[in-house]
Amino acid sequence: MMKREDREMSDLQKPVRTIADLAKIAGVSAGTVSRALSGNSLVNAKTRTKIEQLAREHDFRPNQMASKLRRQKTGVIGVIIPLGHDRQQQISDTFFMTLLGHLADGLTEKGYDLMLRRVIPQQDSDWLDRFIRSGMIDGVVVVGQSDQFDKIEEIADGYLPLVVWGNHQEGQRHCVVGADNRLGGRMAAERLIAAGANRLAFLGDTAPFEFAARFSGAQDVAHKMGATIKPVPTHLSPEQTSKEIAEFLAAHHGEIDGIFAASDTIAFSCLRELQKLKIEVPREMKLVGFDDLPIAAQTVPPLTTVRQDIEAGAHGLVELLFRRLNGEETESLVLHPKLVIRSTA
Amino acid sequence: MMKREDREMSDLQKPVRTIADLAKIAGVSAGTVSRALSGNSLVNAKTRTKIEQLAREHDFRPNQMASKLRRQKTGVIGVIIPLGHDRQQQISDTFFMTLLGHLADGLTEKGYDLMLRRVIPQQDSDWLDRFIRSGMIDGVVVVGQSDQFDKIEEIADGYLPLVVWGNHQEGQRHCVVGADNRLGGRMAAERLIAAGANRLAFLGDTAPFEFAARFSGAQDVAHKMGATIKPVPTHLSPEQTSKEIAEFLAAHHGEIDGIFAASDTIAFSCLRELQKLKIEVPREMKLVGFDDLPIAAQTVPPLTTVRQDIEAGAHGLVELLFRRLNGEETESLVLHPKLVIRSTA
DNA sequence: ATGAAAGCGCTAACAG
DNA sequence: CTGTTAGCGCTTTCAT
Repeated sequence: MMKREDREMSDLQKPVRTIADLAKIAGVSAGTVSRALSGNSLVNAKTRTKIEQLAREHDFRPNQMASKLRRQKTGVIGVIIPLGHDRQQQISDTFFMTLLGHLADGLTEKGYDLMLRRVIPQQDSDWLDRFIRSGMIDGVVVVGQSDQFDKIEEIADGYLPLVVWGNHQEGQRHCVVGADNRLGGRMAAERLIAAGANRLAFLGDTAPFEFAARFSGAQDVAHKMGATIKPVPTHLSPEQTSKEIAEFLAAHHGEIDGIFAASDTIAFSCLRELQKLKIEVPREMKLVGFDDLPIAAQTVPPLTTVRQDIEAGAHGLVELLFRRLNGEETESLVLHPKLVIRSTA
Repeated sequence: MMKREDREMSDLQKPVRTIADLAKIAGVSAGTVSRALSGNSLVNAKTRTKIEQLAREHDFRPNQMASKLRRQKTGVIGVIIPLGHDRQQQISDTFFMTLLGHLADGLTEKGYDLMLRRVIPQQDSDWLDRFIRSGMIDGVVVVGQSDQFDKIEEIADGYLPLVVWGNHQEGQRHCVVGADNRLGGRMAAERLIAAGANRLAFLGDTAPFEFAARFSGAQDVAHKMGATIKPVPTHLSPEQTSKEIAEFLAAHHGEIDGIFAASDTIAFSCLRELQKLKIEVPREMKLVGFDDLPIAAQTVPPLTTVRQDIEAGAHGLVELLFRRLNGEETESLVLHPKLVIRSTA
């Protein structure tokens, strides 16, 4: 340990800001310090120890920008969220936070940092290319396709380290991770029908690709089983959605006996409106959601829903992105959704 | 405009990767290109137009890392979330997403990007300093003090561009934005008592400073008004919280007639458990939450709660941070909470 | 195992 | 208004 006087001495000296400063007081060259601090093996153990010790004493950290410039790599992954035309959240807060959390953990584990950007594609058609070519990130995760499928396809052709959370279409070129929404939609409709409903409604905007696929799957089943299904678009904020649902139910609830909500968030609003109207669930109305958010188990009655494994999805995104960073052309990852039967259908 | 053959020529040439490349084909110096592209006023209008045109044609974007290194500024603000000892979310998903969204918008508007990091202070005591001195960010927003008040105080002394979402303590040195939690706690307790309760419980972990202040405010009022209030710590995930609440209610609900939940999220769990136990709200049990999340208006019955203005908070954080980036020593901003009376108390 | 030297691509002071 | 010049701080050959 340093003696008190020594420390005072060194504290009076100008701070060690660069690798060169540290090299000087260590009596070696800048190159050696760089090697020692970056864990390069060809450094004498004693030299390394001394340098590390000195670095700690002087609380030195190498300048990342210089390092990034020189190495032509940033160690940062961009996460970008395209907000739909209503600026509405296609993805619920809880869903997104869970995904973002797992993403952050996975990237951190691999030594990468995470740069977050929200964009409104309608206001900036160059949103994806601009981010990619900002020179600040080594790779990109797009969370949610919104209505930007074509834009993403176009960019994906020329930029490998790009992965997307969203829906998979036959023959698409961008690498996507997400549940099989069509299959999930089928499961929901099958459950509603099995529970005794046959005049169904689909609650949710069908513009986002994920939702469109869910509706389409449900439609297939309905047609096949001789049931009907009517799409009821919802918009904007949760409050707005609630209002729209309330209006729909007030006007048409006698005509339907089963509801497939495009997301659990929508299902929650729906459940409340049903309660307000004293429509009994599941006796008079069956209801199935999508996502299986943590609260789904805790509504009254508990929500029957289609589960997406968000953690597996996040891991998939990270894994695929890193394979792509290494030059590999990866396939998409389609996760199998799972019907979770509780009490609403 | 270029003729077709010329364009084909230039497309065959190697891509324009640097400002020097562009300077060469524009017939000017690199300095001029740099000035033109950065909007520096001392450039001839024609020269600027030509350079901008060329840049567009060749789809050129300056290398950010080089720019950052040279200018010694990154244009990036770090947002860091210390996760509490249970790794639990002190702040609800919805609350956090709303704050993060407004933060992202505010920073983007000012031309800054946002770097996100989640940390577990117990696993990395150097979490804040490491982030600050990473060389990748110009300023920091800490979202939630967790139990790291002292660490933040310590760092704040030597680093100006730091703002924190959290609780304000008399005489603290770090710049914080947040609701007056103590006052909010008082409001909650006053409401419960006014609604006829006098044997109260506080549901929530009192380790985070925000929650501690809420409890403390409620305690003041309870003592003053001759009521009692008993803290009931909750932990971990929503599921765990629900279980703890259920256990507490099952064992002690006869002893209390009013509940102050430390957050709306906790209040929602509580409401469900009360329903399961057929304890009528508000007749047998009064309940007040904190935050006023969008769903608070939509529970059955609608939740009485203490409102925090998250958008105002986010704007405050951004404004204060930018004043600090300009060298100003700003005061903290304490927002006035507002009691929103609905039906649970 | 280490030092010397050459940039990464950009910006800004200086000089015209 | 524009060109020249000198780095920002680090990494990495190349040479020893």
